[in-house]
Amino acid sequence: MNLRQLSLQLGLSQTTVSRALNGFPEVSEETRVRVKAAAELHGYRPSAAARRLATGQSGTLGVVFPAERNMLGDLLFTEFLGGCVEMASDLGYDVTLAMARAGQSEEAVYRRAVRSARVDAMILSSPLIADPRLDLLRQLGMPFIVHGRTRAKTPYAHLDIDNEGAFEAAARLLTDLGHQRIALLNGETRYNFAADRERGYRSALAAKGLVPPQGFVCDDPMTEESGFRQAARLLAVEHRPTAFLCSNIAQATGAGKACRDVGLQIGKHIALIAHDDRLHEIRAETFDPPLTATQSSLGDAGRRIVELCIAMLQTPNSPLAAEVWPVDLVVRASTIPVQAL
Amino acid sequence: MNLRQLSLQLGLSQTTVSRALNGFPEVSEETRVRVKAAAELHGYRPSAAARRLATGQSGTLGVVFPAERNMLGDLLFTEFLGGCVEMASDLGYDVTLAMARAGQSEEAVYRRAVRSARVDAMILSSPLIADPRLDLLRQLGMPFIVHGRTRAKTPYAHLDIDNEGAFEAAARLLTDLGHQRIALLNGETRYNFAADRERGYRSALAAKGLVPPQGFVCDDPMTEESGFRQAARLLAVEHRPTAFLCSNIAQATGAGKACRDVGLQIGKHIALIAHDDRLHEIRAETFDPPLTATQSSLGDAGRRIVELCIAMLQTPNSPLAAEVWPVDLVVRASTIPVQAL
DNA sequence: TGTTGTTTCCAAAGCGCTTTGAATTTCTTA
DNA sequence: TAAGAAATTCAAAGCGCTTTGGAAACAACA
Repeated sequence: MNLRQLSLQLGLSQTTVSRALNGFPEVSEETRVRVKAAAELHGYRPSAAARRLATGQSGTLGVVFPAERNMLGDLLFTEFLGGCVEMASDLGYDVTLAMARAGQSEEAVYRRAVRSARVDAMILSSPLIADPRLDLLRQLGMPFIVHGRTRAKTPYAHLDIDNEGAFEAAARLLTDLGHQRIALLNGETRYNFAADRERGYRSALAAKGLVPPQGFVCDDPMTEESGFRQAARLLAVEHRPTAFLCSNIAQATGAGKACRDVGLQIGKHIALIAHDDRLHEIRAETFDPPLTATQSSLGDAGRRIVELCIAMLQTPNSPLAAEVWPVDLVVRASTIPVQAL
Repeated sequence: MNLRQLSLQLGLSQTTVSRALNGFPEVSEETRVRVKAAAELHGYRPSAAARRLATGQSGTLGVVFPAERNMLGDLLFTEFLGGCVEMASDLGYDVTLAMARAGQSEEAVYRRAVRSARVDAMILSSPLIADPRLDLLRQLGMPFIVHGRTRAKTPYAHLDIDNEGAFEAAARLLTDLGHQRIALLNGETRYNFAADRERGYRSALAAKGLVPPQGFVCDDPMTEESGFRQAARLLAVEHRPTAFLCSNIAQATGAGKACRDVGLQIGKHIALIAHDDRLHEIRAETFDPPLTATQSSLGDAGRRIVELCIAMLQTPNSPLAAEVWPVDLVVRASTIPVQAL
């Protein structure tokens, strides 16, 4: 059943039927009701292909698989992607995935996605401090929204969490508890979020006149292995840290193991705070001991970014979205005053 | 630059240009070369929307996010999905994701995907022994291919690995090493692959006149936690297993911990075999000790299933794909003869 | 009554491609 | 050389929707 058949059936023109269904004002309420009922009755579904051709909009959002794959990265991506897909489907949009093949430049992926004009907009995640993808997409004329921020001066649509504030709050909690030797196990600082976190951490320390000792700030892939390795290294130095600040829960797990290996119990002999992305199955509160954490849901971010993205597509001259979420700091058993150590 | 402009430019009809570009035989080699050169020169890209409307094909494959989410499940899905996306993009297809919202029936997701006619075919994964989705899609007239098999009698396109053969071989390796008390830590047996694996395991045991002792066959979600719990339980019974057969590496990790907790070293005091899906970052060979494993790459499966799916779409009356991959059994240090325990 | 303004509806023109059926040109073959 | 076959090319008709530019119907006003 297509529009023509439906309009014949109703004795109306395609125009009227189309408008009735799409909520245009120039159709009487009476006919709108009649049309909707008939559409429902006959199970009419507009053809996506035809609509796309007519409107020039594909009703599709593009997301690119991150080029570097690792376990936690995959989990984070899946969580975010799940949120995107959920909201997109609620709003009648599709999400298609693109992927950089090993050896192929990521740029090629974006170019191809744009040229075949199969997506209306793209969603970028994990931006670098200076991310070439923004300029590329701008130059190609493809609308986009970034999950995270960059240091670029040109404005761009984005949704981010307040990484700097979060890590400042977390570090301040530790300094307020009397900690002076706080190590930061960070992600790679070419990613903007990691740079922001380091800034927050340093500023909290500076507020107490502290400076991180040599080697207390590490940037590394955010894996359990890295958390273990860096923590083990730091625990072996002469004046070891009394607290760790970890960029995510996998890293915290690794750091926890390193502590246990040298006989230190978290929340008793050493303090630990991690950032918690609220993944489905790895949660700060089910750790032993429950972890004090800065937390923000990646799934929620995915949902919201799609919402913002679609709003941007539908209202062309609206100002670019620029949302930064505050991050909760939830205090649990893994943080203790330095005197109690 | 669209087809009309290009054909005007060339002084040819749209028909000829279209055919030249799409490799139809009824165009001379000379003009084909000329057309292709011009298309290249002007950076002509056919509009996906127009082609979709004209052909009725969307050039898009649908994949559904599994309803139940867990860490390993997400990793497995991502690995498979990555393979799908990679091959699809090589073959000029898109992959769109659909997702069951919490509380919403999975059936609704499939119905919606079909009705809006935005995908040419769907890829199903993790089928149940009796999976209602097959009948649903058949009834809705949506082509599909299954990653895995069901017990359904009606034929359907599928790609699967030989789970039964793999677990039979793995169990036989153990019985050949003299093991008699072999526990199977299986996935949930409502999934067909888990049922197949149990069958293989039982048949290898039966070949030696063995029957699994009470409680030696567990079916459970394939998580590390479950592996730990089940293994701990079994290690506490009077005649404990001398070997574990695990459905995947997460479970094996859990089982390994349980063994260590009671002072048993894998490959020395107890044997262990796991199935290895060749995930990016969790590999059997990097375990301590390296794990004997049945192995088959999920990413390869994703790539191949897309290939089969597209072939099916492009050659309408071809017989349904029915590919079953043999599974390698790679012997490493985690298996030892029972006498050596 | 005629004029103007509102509502409500419609015919028709795309959107950019594929594909049918026919026309034209070129090649064979008697 | 003419007739038939084969190789090329083309005009035009969709695919199913949106949207423009009226037209028709109706109400409100002078």
